[in-house]
Amino acid sequence: MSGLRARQKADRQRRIIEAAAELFRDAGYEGAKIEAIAAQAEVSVGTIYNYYQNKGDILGAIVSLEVNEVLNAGQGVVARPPANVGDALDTLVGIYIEHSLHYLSKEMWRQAMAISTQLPDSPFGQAYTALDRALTEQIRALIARLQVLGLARQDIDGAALGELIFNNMNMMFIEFVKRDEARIAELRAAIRRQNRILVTAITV
Amino acid sequence: MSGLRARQKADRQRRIIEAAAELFRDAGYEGAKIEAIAAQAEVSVGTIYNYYQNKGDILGAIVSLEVNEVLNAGQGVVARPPANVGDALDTLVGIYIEHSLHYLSKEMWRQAMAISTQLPDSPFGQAYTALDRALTEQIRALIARLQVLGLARQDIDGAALGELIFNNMNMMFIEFVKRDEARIAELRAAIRRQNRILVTAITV
DNA sequence: TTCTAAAATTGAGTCAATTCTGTTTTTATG
DNA sequence: CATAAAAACAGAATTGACTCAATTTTAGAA
Repeated sequence: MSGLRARQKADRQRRIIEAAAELFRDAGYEGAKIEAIAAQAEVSVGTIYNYYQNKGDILGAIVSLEVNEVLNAGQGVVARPPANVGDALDTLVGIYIEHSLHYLSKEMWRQAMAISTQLPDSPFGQAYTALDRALTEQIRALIARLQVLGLARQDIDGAALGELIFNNMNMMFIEFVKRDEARIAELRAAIRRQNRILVTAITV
Repeated sequence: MSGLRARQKADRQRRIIEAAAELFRDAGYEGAKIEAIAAQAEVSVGTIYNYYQNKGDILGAIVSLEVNEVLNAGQGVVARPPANVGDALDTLVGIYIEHSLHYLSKEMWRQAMAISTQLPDSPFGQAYTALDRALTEQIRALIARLQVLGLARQDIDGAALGELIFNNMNMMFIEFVKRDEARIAELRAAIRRQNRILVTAITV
């Protein structure tokens, strides 16, 4: 089936993303001009806007790739969690945070987050919200798993707890990317300290 | 001392803020063109940029007014908190949330939040971070007060707890302003449910 | 009052994202 | 293998935030 048109389309899309990823990293989000991305991808400006509604959506496509990888990595922890609540949470949080700067610079994260609040109804805005929800759900799944394993109390409101942990972590991550000098180790330590309150409350 | 120059300056600044507030509300942030704000304030475009570094800083000035009012209102709760942890938290959170849409529309909040992550080092970016910290500190102060009153356990990490509560509330508020159809009552109920986990853990 | 330096204002000009319109390429049909 | 409709492309034109050099206004000294 896959006719010429479809192949060319996929190829152009890939070239745009690759060009954008490279330029975003090298020149920063603002510094990466659409004309430059178009030139590097060997398409015209108009074509880029045929594929993406706006500059933010291009970044959005890159962010989605990253977060989906993170979600994937998280699956492993949920399947075989460490044998106590504290370590289990710390391990999952660790995976999220350590992965986060793999492909994306802090500046790219800042832009992505900004766009997702600025334009919540754009394709990327909606995708970003969905990703947040998926992460929340994964934390909730970990808690449910710990309950099944008899490591966490049964009478805990798992949904509310998952939201609480994700929201706190996410907000800490936002503050983290806002300060270029902030270090991953400190971020993790701060979140561990905050989660300790919860761990005490829910450990059997 | 207040000479002619200082008075004119204050007057122009006030006119710019008033014009911007009106146009932001009526036309939305994007819809409010700098030229229009300038015309309405009876100054030139260049003058606006003499007072504010960029469009976001104008919105920032308006947001700061609002948040400072909220902080002020919060003081009362900290001084005389309801007689149990759950109600105390709920009351403080309630004040923050109920006030929030007094002067600012959801769209204005979205823009303000976006700008504060996008440009964390701009005057407004820094001011916004400071406001967040002040709110966190106020929650922490409430917890300390409850501890003094013998309503909350002494062995709780107050700083970490304050951050946890604020971060969760703030994230919930962000999601709230991202969805135009979201209702205040539901937001408060969701936060109450999340906080319940903590309330159980820290009530004496 | 008059003059000068500093401070502030002005608005035309610049730059880059996004839109728009005409052209080219691909596909499907006879 | 023509050919017309549909899809995609190109790049010039538009738009709006922000800059900057020239001009105006104010404060204070002589």
